[in-house]
Amino acid sequence: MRSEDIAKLAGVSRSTVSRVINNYPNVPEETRVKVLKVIEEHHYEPNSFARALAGKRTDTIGLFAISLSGKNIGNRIYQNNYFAPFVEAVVDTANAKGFYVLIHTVYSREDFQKIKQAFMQKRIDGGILVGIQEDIEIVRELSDLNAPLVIIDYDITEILAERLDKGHLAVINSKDYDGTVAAIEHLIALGHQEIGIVCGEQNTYSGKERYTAYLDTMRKHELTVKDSFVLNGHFSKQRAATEMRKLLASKELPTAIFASNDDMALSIIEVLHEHGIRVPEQIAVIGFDDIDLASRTVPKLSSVKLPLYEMSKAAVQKIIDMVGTSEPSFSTLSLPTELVLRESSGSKR
Amino acid sequence: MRSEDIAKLAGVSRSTVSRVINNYPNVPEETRVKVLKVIEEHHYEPNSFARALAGKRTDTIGLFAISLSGKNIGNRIYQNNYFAPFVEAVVDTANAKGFYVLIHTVYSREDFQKIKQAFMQKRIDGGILVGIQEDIEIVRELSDLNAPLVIIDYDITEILAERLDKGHLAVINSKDYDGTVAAIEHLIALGHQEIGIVCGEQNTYSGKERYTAYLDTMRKHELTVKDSFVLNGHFSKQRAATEMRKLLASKELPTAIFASNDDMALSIIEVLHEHGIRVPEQIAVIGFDDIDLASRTVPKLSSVKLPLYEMSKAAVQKIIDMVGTSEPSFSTLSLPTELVLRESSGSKR
DNA sequence: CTGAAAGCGCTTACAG
DNA sequence: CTGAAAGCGCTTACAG
Repeated sequence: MRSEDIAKLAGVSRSTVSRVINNYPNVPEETRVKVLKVIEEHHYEPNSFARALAGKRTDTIGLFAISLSGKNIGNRIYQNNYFAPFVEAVVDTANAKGFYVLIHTVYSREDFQKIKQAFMQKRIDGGILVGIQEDIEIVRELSDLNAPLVIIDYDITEILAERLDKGHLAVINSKDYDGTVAAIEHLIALGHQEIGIVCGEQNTYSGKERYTAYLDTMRKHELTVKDSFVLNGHFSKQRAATEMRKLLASKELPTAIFASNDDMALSIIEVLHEHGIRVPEQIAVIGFDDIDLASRTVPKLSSVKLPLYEMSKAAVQKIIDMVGTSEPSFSTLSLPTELVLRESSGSKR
Repeated sequence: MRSEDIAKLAGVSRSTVSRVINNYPNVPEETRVKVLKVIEEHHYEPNSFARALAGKRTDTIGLFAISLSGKNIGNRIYQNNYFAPFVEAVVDTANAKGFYVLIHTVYSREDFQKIKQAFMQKRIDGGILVGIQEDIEIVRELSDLNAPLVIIDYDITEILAERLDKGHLAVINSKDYDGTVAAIEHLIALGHQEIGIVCGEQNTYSGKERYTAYLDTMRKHELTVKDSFVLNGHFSKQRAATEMRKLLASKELPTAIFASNDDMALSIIEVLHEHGIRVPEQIAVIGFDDIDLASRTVPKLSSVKLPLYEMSKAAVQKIIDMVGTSEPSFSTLSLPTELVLRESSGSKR
């Protein structure tokens, strides 16, 4: 069934059918009703490719989940407690607004070609990038495509420095700095002085921010940061566990540890338990992200809540806004985090 | 950049460019190389919509995650430990084979229109349905579209009875019956006689199979099934917890419980612990699905492993096979499960 | 208000 | 082996 068939049945031309479908104002109510009736009766759906080819939107948003460090086989992306809720929220929001979501995973630098392809083949109206590491080359390439692009978790200063702010670009972050400060200051308020950190990927905006905030806060309160208390966990459970075991082998231990994500926090708590060290009595722990699991572990994990849902929602909205206008624009949004206290951080000592 | 531009630069016609792109045999090596060179140089990507419109495939697979019972707001689908790995595996497999994945979530019966639309608008070459409840009407509607369709977890006898087996349809299941039998018989071998079950959604193939297998196995071993030991958990943590609390309020308790999924198993273990009942010493528990979390809880959960990855892989492969041929076909695949013993099931009593 | 026609960027019989 | 042309199913200036 094509628009031509509908036209014949309704006794009008294809032009008019098209006008009705696209809600053109200059169609008399009577004609509109007549045409709509035929469309309904025959369950007609305009061919999306023909529409797109004729210049209409595709009503599809690309969602690109990037996981360059995850080389392991099998459940790679979604085993990560960060991506899954993201994907869900984006799909939900986009669906609710009448958009489809085209998903593609990026495991290697070559895979970025797939993103470019999706744009160049005009498959999508715009794209959302999540999980990207600092790599201004790629951002430049993608933004040069001049299609609506939203990047989650990226350093804006870098984009400004490179003058990439004149395409259809938006960056959406969370206030990880503030969240980390809140976590560290809470530990300090509880009386902790020897506070360690398990860092995330340092070529990641959130990884850097969380580390910097830790450093700044310690300095502000005139607490010394022991080198041995700074563990490189790379946002990975395994690496965090390994580092923690190394630390345990040495003499000195901190009295509190801030982990740059919950996966690592949970992982080091496990290691601590293996060694008979009680959390929070002997070592207090605070994580970051506030994943689902955080409230169901023993002890329940204190964590800084990432506004994942709000971020995804904002990302979709941004794409849609940008699709709607041809004006180039660069915008930025930074959503607040929140310290959620449970058991692992303990109380006043 | 269009094929016409490439043609000019290469000194050939659009026809030839197209032949090169589509790997037609009747192009001399020399011409092929010449054209490919120009394509490379200019990073030319054929417009996917024009190709599709001219009759080519879209190279896109639809993935529809159905969650009719999940009325709760927020993280609905991916909070469920069943969908997330599925989505990942499908995206991974499809991507690896050069296909994009178009995702859409279905929360209501009306949302099924979106699936039909995706097909009718020719957005996808074929679709995969996961999470569907028994609803032959919808299966009929979808299979009437006559596009490649793979359904995960569905009762084949129903499809055969309705003669829906002549379209481009495939059903992929796991051997839940066998898996459940193995779990129950293991408990029996450990000496349990009073075995309860927490059922899943009964309008779901896997929900029914797991329940039936439990019943059959108990009967086979001449063990009585107490009505009060059959809890309706509907695959939901909350409902399972509520039912478990009710059971605890009564006098009699089983010595072992089989839960139709891990979420419910974990949930009832929590409730048991709240009431000071030790698992597995006082009540042994076995779950189903073998989710990621199963190996990280206290006690570690024994569970029947669902071959999620293999199932998704098979689903994608089926779609691709069906896209490749115009012959109608109906096929079925049932992949084996595996009983994974950890701590919660206990040992010989 | 509305239709005929051109155009979107491909593919593929058809003819040579 | 290869090009000119028709066709895929829409949209949208253009003309009336």
